[in-house]
Amino acid sequence: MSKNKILIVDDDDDIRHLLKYNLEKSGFMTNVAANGLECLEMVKSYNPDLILLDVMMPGMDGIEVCERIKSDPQNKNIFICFLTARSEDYSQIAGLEAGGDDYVSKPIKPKVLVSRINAILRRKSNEEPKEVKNGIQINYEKYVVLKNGEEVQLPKKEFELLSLLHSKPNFVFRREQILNHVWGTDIVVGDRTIDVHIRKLREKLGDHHIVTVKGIGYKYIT
Amino acid sequence: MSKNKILIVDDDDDIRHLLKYNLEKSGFMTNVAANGLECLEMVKSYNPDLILLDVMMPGMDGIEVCERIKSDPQNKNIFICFLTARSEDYSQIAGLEAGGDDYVSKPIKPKVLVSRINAILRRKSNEEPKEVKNGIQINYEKYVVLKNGEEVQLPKKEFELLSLLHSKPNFVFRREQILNHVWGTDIVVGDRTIDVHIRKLREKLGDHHIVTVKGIGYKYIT
DNA sequence: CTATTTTATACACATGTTATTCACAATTAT
DNA sequence: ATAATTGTGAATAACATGTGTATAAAATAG
Repeated sequence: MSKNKILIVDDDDDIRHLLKYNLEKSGFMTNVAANGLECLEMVKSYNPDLILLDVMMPGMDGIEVCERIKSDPQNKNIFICFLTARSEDYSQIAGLEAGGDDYVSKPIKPKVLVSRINAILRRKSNEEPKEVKNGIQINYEKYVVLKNGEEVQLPKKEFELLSLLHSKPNFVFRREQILNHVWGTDIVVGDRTIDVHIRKLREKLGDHHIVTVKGIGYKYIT
Repeated sequence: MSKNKILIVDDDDDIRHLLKYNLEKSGFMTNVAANGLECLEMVKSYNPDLILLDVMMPGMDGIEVCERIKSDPQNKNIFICFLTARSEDYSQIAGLEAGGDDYVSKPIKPKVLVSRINAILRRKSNEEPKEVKNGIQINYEKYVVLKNGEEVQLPKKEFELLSLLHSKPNFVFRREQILNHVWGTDIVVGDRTIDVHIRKLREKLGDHHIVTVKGIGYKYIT
Protein backbone atom coordinates (compact mmCIF):
# COMPACT_ATOMS: atom_id res chain seq x y z
CA MET A 1 0.00 0.00 0.00
CA SER A 2 2.37 2.64 -1.25
CA LYS A 3 0.63 5.52 -2.91
CA ASN A 4 -3.10 5.42 -3.64
CA LYS A 5 -3.49 8.10 -6.20
CA ILE A 6 -7.07 8.93 -6.99
CA LEU A 7 -8.30 10.65 -10.10
CA ILE A 8 -11.56 12.53 -9.69
CA VAL A 9 -13.60 13.00 -12.86
CA ASP A 10 -16.73 15.10 -12.79
CA ASP A 11 -17.99 18.00 -14.84
CA ASP A 12 -19.28 19.78 -11.76
CA ASP A 13 -16.72 22.11 -10.15
CA ASP A 14 -18.27 21.89 -6.71
CA ILE A 15 -18.26 18.14 -6.64
CA ARG A 16 -14.67 17.98 -7.81
CA HIS A 17 -13.58 20.30 -5.05
CA LEU A 18 -15.67 18.63 -2.42
CA LEU A 19 -14.22 15.26 -3.25
CA LYS A 20 -10.68 16.53 -3.60
CA TYR A 21 -10.88 18.23 -0.23
CA ASN A 22 -12.30 15.25 1.58
CA LEU A 23 -10.05 12.68 0.00
CA GLU A 24 -6.92 14.64 0.66
CA LYS A 25 -8.03 15.15 4.22
CA SER A 26 -8.26 11.39 4.42
CA GLY A 27 -4.72 11.01 3.23
CA PHE A 28 -5.11 10.22 -0.46
CA MET A 29 -3.27 11.86 -3.29
CA THR A 30 -5.71 13.27 -5.80
CA ASN A 31 -5.92 14.88 -9.16
CA VAL A 32 -8.94 16.06 -11.11
CA ALA A 33 -10.37 16.02 -14.61
CA ALA A 34 -13.48 17.78 -15.81
CA ASN A 35 -14.45 15.53 -18.69
CA GLY A 36 -13.79 12.29 -20.46
CA LEU A 37 -10.95 13.49 -22.62
CA GLU A 38 -9.07 15.08 -19.76
CA CYS A 39 -9.58 11.88 -17.88
CA LEU A 40 -8.04 9.76 -20.61
CA GLU A 41 -5.03 12.04 -20.73
CA MET A 42 -4.67 12.00 -16.98
CA VAL A 43 -4.76 8.25 -16.94
CA LYS A 44 -1.57 8.25 -18.97
CA SER A 45 0.22 11.08 -17.23
CA TYR A 46 -0.91 10.61 -13.67
CA ASN A 47 -1.36 6.86 -13.61
CA PRO A 48 -3.91 6.74 -10.82
CA ASP A 49 -4.74 3.68 -8.75
CA LEU A 50 -8.41 4.49 -8.67
CA ILE A 51 -10.68 6.67 -10.74
CA LEU A 52 -13.85 8.22 -9.40
CA LEU A 53 -15.84 8.60 -12.56
CA ASP A 54 -19.08 10.49 -13.00
CA VAL A 55 -21.43 8.59 -15.26
CA MET A 56 -23.39 11.50 -16.63
CA MET A 57 -21.06 13.94 -18.32
CA PRO A 58 -21.41 16.06 -21.42
CA GLY A 59 -19.48 14.71 -24.35
CA MET A 60 -18.13 11.31 -23.54
CA ASP A 61 -20.05 9.72 -20.71
CA GLY A 62 -18.53 7.74 -17.89
CA ILE A 63 -19.44 4.36 -19.31
CA GLU A 64 -17.61 5.08 -22.51
CA VAL A 65 -14.61 6.53 -20.71
CA CYS A 66 -14.48 3.39 -18.65
CA GLU A 67 -14.62 1.20 -21.70
CA ARG A 68 -11.82 3.07 -23.34
CA ILE A 69 -9.65 2.84 -20.28
CA LYS A 70 -10.37 -0.82 -19.81
CA SER A 71 -9.74 -1.62 -23.43
CA ASP A 72 -6.06 -0.98 -22.83
CA PRO A 73 -4.68 -3.95 -20.96
CA GLN A 74 -2.04 -1.68 -19.46
CA ASN A 75 -4.79 -0.20 -17.34
CA LYS A 76 -6.18 -3.45 -16.12
CA ASN A 77 -5.35 -2.76 -12.51
CA ILE A 78 -6.78 0.71 -12.39
CA PHE A 79 -9.99 0.52 -10.44
CA ILE A 80 -12.95 2.52 -11.52
CA CYS A 81 -15.66 3.62 -9.16
CA PHE A 82 -18.67 5.25 -10.76
CA LEU A 83 -20.51 8.19 -9.33
CA THR A 84 -24.15 7.88 -10.24
CA ALA A 85 -27.19 10.03 -9.70
CA ARG A 86 -30.29 8.51 -8.20
CA SER A 87 -32.24 8.50 -11.38
CA GLU A 88 -29.76 6.80 -13.64
CA ASP A 89 -30.05 3.42 -15.15
CA TYR A 90 -27.76 0.83 -13.65
CA SER A 91 -28.06 -1.83 -16.28
CA GLN A 92 -24.78 -0.89 -17.89
CA ILE A 93 -22.92 -0.41 -14.69
CA ALA A 94 -24.13 -3.74 -13.47
CA GLY A 95 -22.14 -5.48 -16.11
CA LEU A 96 -19.03 -3.50 -15.43
CA GLU A 97 -19.41 -3.92 -11.79
CA ALA A 98 -19.28 -7.62 -12.28
CA GLY A 99 -15.81 -6.93 -13.58
CA GLY A 100 -14.67 -5.90 -10.17
CA ASP A 101 -15.49 -2.25 -9.90
CA ASP A 102 -17.98 -0.43 -7.76
CA TYR A 103 -20.10 2.66 -7.63
CA VAL A 104 -21.45 5.16 -5.14
CA SER A 105 -24.69 7.02 -5.49
CA LYS A 106 -25.07 10.75 -5.36
CA PRO A 107 -25.60 12.67 -3.24
CA ILE A 108 -22.19 11.62 -2.04
CA LYS A 109 -21.55 11.33 1.63
CA PRO A 110 -17.80 11.82 2.07
CA LYS A 111 -17.68 9.24 4.84
CA VAL A 112 -19.33 6.59 2.77
CA LEU A 113 -17.11 7.41 -0.14
CA VAL A 114 -13.91 7.13 1.87
CA SER A 115 -14.88 3.83 3.37
CA ARG A 116 -15.92 2.52 -0.03
CA ILE A 117 -12.61 3.62 -1.49
CA ASN A 118 -10.76 1.91 1.30
CA ALA A 119 -12.70 -1.26 0.64
CA ILE A 120 -11.84 -1.12 -3.05
CA LEU A 121 -8.18 -0.50 -2.46
CA ARG A 122 -8.03 -3.25 0.09
CA ARG A 123 -9.70 -5.55 -2.36
CA LYS A 124 -7.14 -4.50 -4.91
CA SER A 125 -4.16 -5.04 -2.69
CA ASN A 126 -5.66 -8.36 -1.81
CA GLU A 127 -5.89 -9.36 -5.41
CA GLU A 128 -2.36 -9.61 -6.66
CA PRO A 129 -0.26 -11.01 -3.89
CA LYS A 130 -2.47 -13.80 -2.68
CA GLU A 131 -0.34 -13.78 0.35
CA VAL A 132 -1.66 -15.25 3.51
CA LYS A 133 -0.65 -13.35 6.56
CA ASN A 134 -0.08 -15.73 9.39
CA GLY A 135 -2.80 -18.16 8.44
CA ILE A 136 -5.43 -15.47 8.18
CA GLN A 137 -6.64 -14.32 4.80
CA ILE A 138 -9.36 -11.81 4.17
CA ASN A 139 -11.73 -12.03 1.25
CA TYR A 140 -13.48 -8.71 0.86
CA GLU A 141 -15.80 -9.80 -1.90
CA LYS A 142 -17.15 -12.77 -0.05
CA TYR A 143 -16.94 -10.84 3.17
CA VAL A 144 -15.34 -13.75 4.93
CA VAL A 145 -12.12 -14.49 6.69
CA LEU A 146 -10.17 -17.59 5.89
CA LYS A 147 -8.51 -19.22 8.84
CA ASN A 148 -6.28 -21.96 7.52
CA GLY A 149 -8.51 -22.15 4.49
CA GLU A 150 -11.65 -22.43 6.57
CA GLU A 151 -14.27 -19.76 6.11
CA VAL A 152 -15.20 -17.76 9.18
CA GLN A 153 -18.11 -15.36 9.01
CA LEU A 154 -17.47 -12.29 11.09
CA PRO A 155 -20.03 -9.64 12.01
CA LYS A 156 -19.56 -6.25 10.44
CA LYS A 157 -17.65 -4.45 13.16
CA GLU A 158 -15.36 -7.36 13.85
CA PHE A 159 -14.70 -7.73 10.15
CA GLU A 160 -13.83 -4.07 9.80
CA LEU A 161 -11.66 -4.07 12.85
CA LEU A 162 -9.73 -7.08 11.66
CA SER A 163 -9.45 -5.61 8.16
CA LEU A 164 -7.84 -2.55 9.58
CA LEU A 165 -5.29 -4.34 11.71
CA HIS A 166 -4.64 -6.92 9.02
CA SER A 167 -4.03 -4.25 6.38
CA LYS A 168 -0.79 -3.27 8.04
CA PRO A 169 0.66 -6.22 9.85
CA ASN A 170 2.87 -5.51 12.83
CA PHE A 171 1.88 -1.86 12.80
CA VAL A 172 0.47 -0.67 16.06
CA PHE A 173 -2.82 1.11 15.65
CA ARG A 174 -3.61 3.53 18.40
CA ARG A 175 -7.02 3.17 19.98
CA GLU A 176 -7.90 6.57 18.63
CA GLN A 177 -7.03 5.49 15.09
CA ILE A 178 -9.07 2.36 15.44
CA LEU A 179 -12.05 4.35 16.63
CA ASN A 180 -11.77 6.76 13.73
CA HIS A 181 -11.49 4.08 11.12
CA VAL A 182 -14.01 1.58 12.33
CA TRP A 183 -16.50 3.74 14.12
CA GLY A 184 -16.01 7.13 12.52
CA THR A 185 -15.02 10.40 14.08
CA ASP A 186 -18.29 11.65 15.43
CA ILE A 187 -19.50 8.47 17.05
CA VAL A 188 -18.82 8.18 20.73
CA VAL A 189 -18.49 4.78 22.30
CA GLY A 190 -17.39 3.63 25.70
CA ASP A 191 -13.82 2.87 26.64
CA ARG A 192 -14.22 -0.88 26.68
CA THR A 193 -15.90 -1.27 23.32
CA ILE A 194 -12.75 -1.87 21.34
CA ASP A 195 -11.51 -4.39 23.86
CA VAL A 196 -14.70 -6.37 23.63
CA HIS A 197 -14.44 -6.61 19.88
CA ILE A 198 -10.81 -7.59 20.09
CA ARG A 199 -11.84 -10.32 22.49
CA LYS A 200 -14.39 -11.65 20.04
CA LEU A 201 -11.80 -11.74 17.31
CA ARG A 202 -9.38 -13.57 19.52
CA GLU A 203 -12.06 -16.08 20.44
CA LYS A 204 -12.76 -16.78 16.80
CA LEU A 205 -9.26 -16.64 15.33
CA GLY A 206 -7.06 -17.61 18.23
CA ASP A 207 -5.19 -15.52 20.76
CA HIS A 208 -1.86 -15.25 19.03
CA HIS A 209 -2.87 -13.06 16.09
CA ILE A 210 -3.65 -9.81 17.80
CA VAL A 211 -1.26 -8.37 20.32
CA THR A 212 -2.02 -5.69 22.88
CA VAL A 213 0.43 -2.86 23.18
CA LYS A 214 -0.35 -1.42 26.51
CA GLY A 215 -0.94 2.28 26.59
CA ILE A 216 -1.00 2.48 22.82
CA GLY A 217 -3.29 0.07 21.03
CA TYR A 218 -3.24 -3.19 19.12
CA LYS A 219 -1.39 -4.79 16.27
CA TYR A 220 -1.91 -7.78 14.06
CA ILE A 221 1.26 -9.83 13.98
CA THR A 222 2.61 -12.12 11.33
CA MET B 1 -19.28 -7.02 -21.64
CA SER B 2 -17.13 -4.43 -23.30
CA LYS B 3 -19.07 -2.25 -25.68
CA ASN B 4 -22.77 -2.68 -26.51
CA LYS B 5 -22.97 -0.57 -29.58
CA ILE B 6 -26.44 -0.25 -30.99
CA LEU B 7 -27.33 0.74 -34.53
CA ILE B 8 -30.72 2.36 -34.96
CA VAL B 9 -32.29 2.02 -38.38
CA ASP B 10 -35.51 3.82 -39.17
CA ASP B 11 -36.66 6.15 -41.90
CA ASP B 12 -38.51 8.35 -39.45
CA ASP B 13 -36.39 11.16 -38.04
CA ASP B 14 -38.38 11.47 -34.84
CA ILE B 15 -38.13 7.81 -34.00
CA ARG B 16 -34.40 7.77 -34.67
CA HIS B 17 -33.87 10.67 -32.34
CA LEU B 18 -36.19 9.37 -29.69
CA LEU B 19 -34.43 6.05 -29.62
CA LYS B 20 -30.97 7.54 -29.78
CA TYR B 21 -31.76 9.84 -26.91
CA ASN B 22 -33.22 7.17 -24.69
CA LEU B 23 -30.62 4.55 -25.39
CA GLU B 24 -27.74 6.89 -24.78
CA LYS B 25 -29.35 8.00 -21.58
CA SER B 26 -29.36 4.37 -20.63
CA GLY B 27 -25.67 4.12 -21.28
CA PHE B 28 -25.51 2.50 -24.68
CA MET B 29 -23.37 3.70 -27.52
CA THR B 30 -25.53 4.35 -30.56
CA ASN B 31 -25.38 5.27 -34.19
CA VAL B 32 -28.16 5.79 -36.69
CA ALA B 33 -29.05 4.93 -40.27
CA ALA B 34 -32.05 6.15 -42.22
CA ASN B 35 -32.43 3.32 -44.68
CA GLY B 36 -31.32 -0.15 -45.64
CA LEU B 37 -28.27 0.88 -47.60
CA GLU B 38 -26.94 3.17 -44.91
CA CYS B 39 -27.52 0.35 -42.49
CA LEU B 40 -25.45 -2.10 -44.49
CA GLU B 41 -22.60 0.38 -44.66
CA MET B 42 -22.82 1.09 -40.98
CA VAL B 43 -22.66 -2.57 -40.17
CA LYS B 44 -19.21 -2.66 -41.73
CA SER B 45 -17.87 0.59 -40.37
CA TYR B 46 -19.50 0.71 -36.97
CA ASN B 47 -19.70 -2.98 -36.21
CA PRO B 48 -22.64 -2.82 -33.82
CA ASP B 49 -23.57 -5.50 -31.33
CA LEU B 50 -27.25 -5.01 -31.89
CA ILE B 51 -29.33 -3.50 -34.65
CA LEU B 52 -32.75 -2.02 -34.08
CA LEU B 53 -34.27 -2.42 -37.51
CA ASP B 54 -37.49 -0.94 -38.74
CA VAL B 55 -39.38 -3.42 -40.87
CA MET B 56 -41.31 -0.99 -43.02
CA MET B 57 -38.89 1.25 -44.87
CA PRO B 58 -38.92 2.72 -48.37
CA GLY B 59 -36.48 1.02 -50.68
CA MET B 60 -35.07 -2.05 -49.03
CA ASP B 61 -37.29 -3.25 -46.23
CA GLY B 62 -36.10 -4.53 -42.88
CA ILE B 63 -36.57 -8.17 -43.73
CA GLU B 64 -34.32 -7.90 -46.71
CA VAL B 65 -31.71 -5.87 -44.83
CA CYS B 66 -31.69 -8.53 -42.19
CA GLU B 67 -31.24 -11.30 -44.70
CA ARG B 68 -28.32 -9.55 -46.31
CA ILE B 69 -26.63 -8.96 -42.99
CA LYS B 70 -27.14 -12.49 -41.88
CA SER B 71 -25.91 -13.91 -45.15
CA ASP B 72 -22.43 -12.80 -44.19
CA PRO B 73 -21.16 -15.25 -41.59
CA GLN B 74 -18.94 -12.47 -40.21
CA ASN B 75 -22.07 -10.90 -38.82
CA LYS B 76 -23.38 -13.98 -37.17
CA ASN B 77 -23.16 -12.52 -33.70
CA ILE B 78 -24.83 -9.26 -34.48
CA PHE B 79 -28.27 -9.36 -32.98
CA ILE B 80 -31.16 -7.89 -34.86
CA CYS B 81 -34.25 -6.60 -33.18
CA PHE B 82 -37.10 -5.59 -35.45
CA LEU B 83 -39.31 -2.58 -34.89
CA THR B 84 -42.76 -3.38 -36.18
CA ALA B 85 -45.99 -1.48 -36.41
CA ARG B 86 -49.06 -3.09 -34.98
CA SER B 87 -50.61 -3.74 -38.31
CA GLU B 88 -47.73 -5.51 -39.98
CA ASP B 89 -47.54 -9.09 -40.95
CA TYR B 90 -45.53 -11.10 -38.47
CA SER B 91 -45.20 -14.27 -40.44
CA GLN B 92 -41.82 -13.47 -41.89
CA ILE B 93 -40.45 -12.03 -38.71
CA ALA B 94 -41.57 -15.05 -36.79
CA GLY B 95 -39.26 -17.16 -38.88
CA LEU B 96 -36.30 -14.95 -38.22
CA GLU B 97 -37.06 -14.72 -34.61
CA ALA B 98 -36.59 -18.43 -34.35
CA GLY B 99 -33.05 -17.69 -35.46
CA GLY B 100 -32.35 -15.92 -32.21
CA ASP B 101 -33.51 -12.38 -32.72
CA ASP B 102 -36.38 -10.45 -31.32
CA TYR B 103 -38.77 -7.65 -32.13
CA VAL B 104 -40.63 -4.86 -30.38
CA SER B 105 -43.89 -3.36 -31.53
CA LYS B 106 -44.53 0.27 -32.13
CA PRO B 107 -45.47 2.49 -30.49
CA ILE B 108 -42.21 2.02 -28.65
CA LYS B 109 -42.05 2.53 -24.93
CA PRO B 110 -38.45 3.43 -24.11
CA LYS B 111 -38.48 1.50 -20.86
CA VAL B 112 -39.71 -1.65 -22.52
CA LEU B 113 -37.17 -1.27 -25.27
CA VAL B 114 -34.27 -0.84 -22.89
CA SER B 115 -35.22 -3.86 -20.87
CA ARG B 116 -35.68 -5.89 -24.03
CA ILE B 117 -32.27 -4.84 -25.23
CA ASN B 118 -30.72 -5.75 -21.95
CA ALA B 119 -32.36 -9.15 -22.15
CA ILE B 120 -30.99 -9.69 -25.63
CA LEU B 121 -27.50 -8.66 -24.67
CA ARG B 122 -27.62 -10.79 -21.59
CA ARG B 123 -28.72 -13.68 -23.74
CA LYS B 124 -25.80 -12.98 -25.98
CA SER B 125 -23.23 -12.84 -23.22
CA ASN B 126 -24.80 -15.89 -21.70
CA GLU B 127 -24.66 -17.90 -24.86
CA GLU B 128 -21.18 -19.25 -24.64
CA PRO B 129 -20.57 -20.24 -21.05
CA LYS B 130 -23.57 -22.37 -20.18
CA GLU B 131 -22.11 -23.03 -16.86
CA VAL B 132 -24.03 -24.60 -14.05
CA LYS B 133 -23.35 -23.09 -10.68
CA ASN B 134 -24.09 -25.31 -7.77
CA GLY B 135 -26.99 -27.14 -9.32
CA ILE B 136 -28.70 -23.95 -10.39
CA GLN B 137 -28.64 -22.93 -14.01
CA ILE B 138 -30.30 -19.89 -15.47
CA ASN B 139 -31.79 -19.93 -18.92
CA TYR B 140 -32.43 -16.37 -20.03
CA GLU B 141 -34.09 -17.31 -23.28
CA LYS B 142 -36.73 -19.46 -21.69
CA TYR B 143 -36.77 -17.22 -18.65
CA VAL B 144 -36.53 -20.25 -16.50
CA VAL B 145 -34.30 -21.64 -13.80
CA LEU B 146 -33.07 -25.20 -13.83
CA LYS B 147 -32.69 -26.79 -10.44
CA ASN B 148 -30.92 -30.08 -10.93
CA GLY B 149 -32.26 -30.16 -14.46
CA GLU B 150 -35.80 -29.50 -13.33
CA GLU B 151 -37.47 -26.38 -14.61
CA VAL B 152 -38.64 -23.88 -12.04
CA GLN B 153 -40.71 -20.94 -13.18
CA LEU B 154 -39.88 -17.81 -11.28
CA PRO B 155 -41.80 -14.55 -11.38
CA LYS B 156 -39.99 -11.60 -12.83
CA LYS B 157 -38.61 -9.98 -9.72
CA GLU B 158 -37.46 -13.24 -8.24
CA PHE B 159 -35.84 -14.18 -11.52
CA GLU B 160 -33.99 -10.90 -11.74
CA LEU B 161 -32.89 -11.04 -8.17
CA LEU B 162 -31.55 -14.53 -8.61
CA SER B 163 -29.90 -13.56 -11.89
CA LEU B 164 -28.03 -10.80 -10.17
CA LEU B 165 -26.76 -12.88 -7.29
CA HIS B 166 -26.05 -15.82 -9.57
CA SER B 167 -24.05 -13.64 -11.97
CA LYS B 168 -21.27 -13.34 -9.46
CA PRO B 169 -21.26 -16.31 -7.15
CA ASN B 170 -19.91 -15.77 -3.66
CA PHE B 171 -19.84 -12.03 -4.16
CA VAL B 172 -21.73 -10.16 -1.51
CA PHE B 173 -24.18 -7.73 -3.02
CA ARG B 174 -25.08 -4.90 -0.72
CA ARG B 175 -28.78 -4.26 -0.26
CA GLU B 176 -28.31 -0.93 -1.96
CA GLN B 177 -26.83 -2.60 -5.01
CA ILE B 178 -29.63 -5.12 -5.16
CA LEU B 179 -32.21 -2.38 -5.00
CA ASN B 180 -30.53 -0.42 -7.75
CA HIS B 181 -30.18 -3.35 -10.08
CA VAL B 182 -33.46 -5.12 -9.60
CA TRP B 183 -35.76 -2.26 -8.78
CA GLY B 184 -34.01 0.72 -10.29
CA THR B 185 -32.95 3.90 -8.65
CA ASP B 186 -36.09 5.95 -8.65
CA ILE B 187 -38.34 3.31 -7.22
CA VAL B 188 -38.77 3.34 -3.51
CA VAL B 189 -39.72 0.14 -1.79
CA GLY B 190 -39.99 -0.80 1.82
CA ASP B 191 -37.15 -2.18 3.87
CA ARG B 192 -38.48 -5.70 3.95
CA THR B 193 -39.11 -6.10 0.25
CA ILE B 194 -35.77 -7.66 -0.59
CA ASP B 195 -36.08 -10.09 2.29
CA VAL B 196 -39.46 -11.22 1.15
CA HIS B 197 -38.17 -12.00 -2.32
CA ILE B 198 -35.16 -13.76 -0.90
CA ARG B 199 -37.54 -15.84 1.16
CA LYS B 200 -39.50 -16.83 -1.92
CA LEU B 201 -36.33 -17.85 -3.70
CA ARG B 202 -35.23 -19.91 -0.74
CA GLU B 203 -38.60 -21.61 -0.61
CA LYS B 204 -38.34 -22.57 -4.25
CA LEU B 205 -34.65 -23.39 -4.55
CA GLY B 206 -33.74 -24.49 -1.06
CA ASP B 207 -32.20 -22.63 1.80
CA HIS B 208 -28.56 -23.34 1.17
CA HIS B 209 -28.04 -21.36 -2.02
CA ILE B 210 -28.41 -17.82 -0.79
CA VAL B 211 -26.55 -16.71 2.28
CA THR B 212 -27.32 -13.64 4.35
CA VAL B 213 -24.42 -11.44 5.31
CA LYS B 214 -25.79 -9.46 8.15
CA GLY B 215 -25.39 -5.74 7.89
CA ILE B 216 -24.23 -6.00 4.30
CA GLY B 217 -26.42 -8.00 1.97
CA TYR B 218 -26.72 -11.39 0.33
CA LYS B 219 -24.61 -13.71 -1.71
CA TYR B 220 -25.21 -16.73 -3.87
CA ILE B 221 -22.81 -19.45 -2.88
CA THR B 222 -21.40 -22.30 -4.89
C1' DC C 1 -64.05 -4.96 -19.90
C1' DT C 2 -64.40 -7.40 -15.79
C1' DA C 3 -63.28 -11.28 -12.93
C1' DT C 4 -59.81 -14.11 -11.27
C1' DT C 5 -55.36 -15.42 -10.30
C1' DT C 6 -50.72 -14.42 -9.68
C1' DT C 7 -47.12 -11.45 -8.29
C1' DA C 8 -45.30 -7.62 -5.69
C1' DT C 9 -45.19 -4.89 -1.77
C1' DA C 10 -46.27 -3.43 2.93
C1' DC C 11 -46.31 -3.91 7.65
C1' DA C 12 -46.28 -5.44 12.33
C1' DC C 13 -44.08 -8.28 15.08
C1' DA C 14 -41.02 -12.41 16.21
C1' DT C 15 -36.50 -13.85 16.32
C1' DG C 16 -31.94 -13.85 16.44
C1' DT C 17 -27.58 -11.40 16.18
C1' DT C 18 -24.51 -7.81 17.03
C1' DA C 19 -22.93 -3.83 19.54
C1' DT C 20 -22.35 -1.66 23.65
C1' DT C 21 -22.13 -0.88 28.51
C1' DC C 22 -20.66 -1.70 33.04
C1' DA C 23 -18.79 -3.50 37.21
C1' DC C 24 -15.05 -5.68 38.53
C1' DA C 25 -10.90 -8.75 37.94
C1' DA C 26 -6.38 -9.17 36.10
C1' DT C 27 -2.28 -7.25 34.45
C1' DT C 28 1.49 -4.16 33.80
C1' DA C 29 4.53 -0.07 34.37
C1' DT C 30 6.75 2.84 37.37
C1' DA D 1 2.40 -1.06 46.06
C1' DT D 2 -0.22 1.87 43.35
C1' DA D 3 -2.15 3.86 39.49
C1' DA D 4 -3.24 3.20 34.97
C1' DT D 5 -4.76 0.17 31.63
C1' DT D 6 -6.76 -3.82 29.69
C1' DG D 7 -9.48 -8.30 30.06
C1' DT D 8 -13.82 -10.61 31.28
C1' DG D 9 -18.61 -12.05 32.23
C1' DA D 10 -23.02 -10.86 32.04
C1' DA D 11 -26.78 -7.72 31.07
C1' DT D 12 -28.99 -4.99 27.94
C1' DA D 13 -29.65 -2.02 24.08
C1' DA D 14 -29.74 -1.50 19.30
C1' DC D 15 -30.37 -3.42 15.14
C1' DA D 16 -31.08 -6.42 11.14
C1' DT D 17 -33.44 -10.03 9.27
C1' DG D 18 -37.20 -13.57 9.02
C1' DT D 19 -42.11 -14.46 8.90
C1' DG D 20 -47.31 -14.38 8.73
C1' DT D 21 -50.58 -12.07 6.84
C1' DA D 22 -52.89 -8.23 4.50
C1' DT D 23 -53.23 -5.48 0.60
C1' DA D 24 -52.06 -3.46 -3.82
C1' DA D 25 -50.75 -3.99 -8.41
C1' DA D 26 -50.26 -6.53 -12.47
C1' DA D 27 -51.12 -10.23 -15.47
C1' DT D 28 -54.24 -13.44 -17.34
C1' DA D 29 -58.47 -15.53 -18.33
C1' DG D 30 -63.19 -15.37 -19.46
